[in-house]
Amino acid sequence: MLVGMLAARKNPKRGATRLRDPERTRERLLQAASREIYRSGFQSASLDKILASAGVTKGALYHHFKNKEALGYAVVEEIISPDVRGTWVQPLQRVNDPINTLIGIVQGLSVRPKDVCGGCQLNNLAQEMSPLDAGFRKRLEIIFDAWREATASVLRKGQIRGSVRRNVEPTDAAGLLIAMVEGYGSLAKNAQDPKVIKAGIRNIVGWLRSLRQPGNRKRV
Amino acid sequence: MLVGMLAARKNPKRGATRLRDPERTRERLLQAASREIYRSGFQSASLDKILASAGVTKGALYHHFKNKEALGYAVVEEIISPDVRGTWVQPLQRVNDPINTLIGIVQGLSVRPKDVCGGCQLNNLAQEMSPLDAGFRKRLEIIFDAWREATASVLRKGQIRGSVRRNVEPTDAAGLLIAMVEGYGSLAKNAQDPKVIKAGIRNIVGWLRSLRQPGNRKRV
DNA sequence: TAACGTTCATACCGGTCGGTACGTTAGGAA
DNA sequence: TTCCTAACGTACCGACCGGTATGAACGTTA
Repeated sequence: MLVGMLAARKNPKRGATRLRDPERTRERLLQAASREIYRSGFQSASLDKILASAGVTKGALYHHFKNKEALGYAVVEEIISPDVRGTWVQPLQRVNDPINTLIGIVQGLSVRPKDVCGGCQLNNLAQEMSPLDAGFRKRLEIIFDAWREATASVLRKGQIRGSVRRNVEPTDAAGLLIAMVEGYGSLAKNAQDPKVIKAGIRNIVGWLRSLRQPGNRKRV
Repeated sequence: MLVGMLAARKNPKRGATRLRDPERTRERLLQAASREIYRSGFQSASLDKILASAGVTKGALYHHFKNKEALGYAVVEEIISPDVRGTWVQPLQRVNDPINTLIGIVQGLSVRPKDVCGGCQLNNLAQEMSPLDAGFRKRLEIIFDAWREATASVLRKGQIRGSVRRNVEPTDAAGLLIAMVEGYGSLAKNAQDPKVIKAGIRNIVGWLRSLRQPGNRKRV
């Protein structure tokens, strides 16, 4: 019984009251803030709207976060960063063919109107806040660096294994790939049209194929 | 004497009073708005700061522009649009070698820290406002379209004249070029470092060279 | 010079902003 | 049960927002 009580204390998610679940409250605030920032940008994101969306009040917000800035930083570190890692970094770990993997990731980018028209969370925040707030800039730079380094690393491996052309500079190529992805994302966001990002994906894939070492076995 | 009076009426810039120069007032408002929007974005741009920067008051602003939105539209049409045309469209009119001309434009992009860290006016506004305001989106799309069409057109001419590879799709290549430029601009803005855009220029130039028809005379 | 429309300046408005002060209650510890 | 702190909810603040009403002064016309 004592064990059961302890378990209930440590993990009160299931059953009984939904009241006083600080982790859940914090998570709801983060998710609501992420949505509102995605829609309106950080500066124009209204705390009142975030609170209404999260279903809590200011007391809860300022209990979990020092201020609006800290809430934004938390969104970067706990929402955006894992998202980029899950999309770009982790799929590049222990792969056989770097080019094919990169092509697969690019082809797997969302072309849903909602995602295309809203743009890339990472790029959105970077464009808005990097010139204005060093705290945002540093946190976002860490994400960009991880993205680029993961890409460059896998290209280097491909060069060693002979599937990637030797005259490709991995860091440059990784940066160019990211620039293409973000650039087409920007164009598609402005056009508010998934066709733009679809054409971009085709062109990026074509460029990725040009990195492949001629004569190497191709699967795609 | 009557002629002199008329001239003084038509063009009162020189001499006498600086008061009551509505064109100048409007232009000062546009320039100040452009600067403030460039720094803070449109939504966060403060009319009071714009007025202080322009050295006029709200009466002048709301005499020349219906509201903040109209001021923003005017910035797009009268500041940003001519800037893009001057940088990208006009240099592409009646050129001999499209690739060399494009390389020249790309290499001529500003690498001054101020410009790099602030980003591209066109892209800044597009990223912020296109999903939120159709009026901004349409006006910005016109600029993007003119940019892409001017680039695609010059590539087509190059294909006819034999200096550009035939298997290049001009519209796709133009879109890819713009995506690269804006993408690297975004990365450099986030990094707040001109080195990023310098590396980007090198990579873009390398890609532009790959569009050249092999065997054609190269001047750069 | 008298009249008049353009071109502003001034004062002020309601609304929203991020942030704070403070009260209240849930829930584990003793 | 008693007590205490974490976890909120409520009420409110000054600052600033975009926008408006009003009037004055300039410059032109008659």
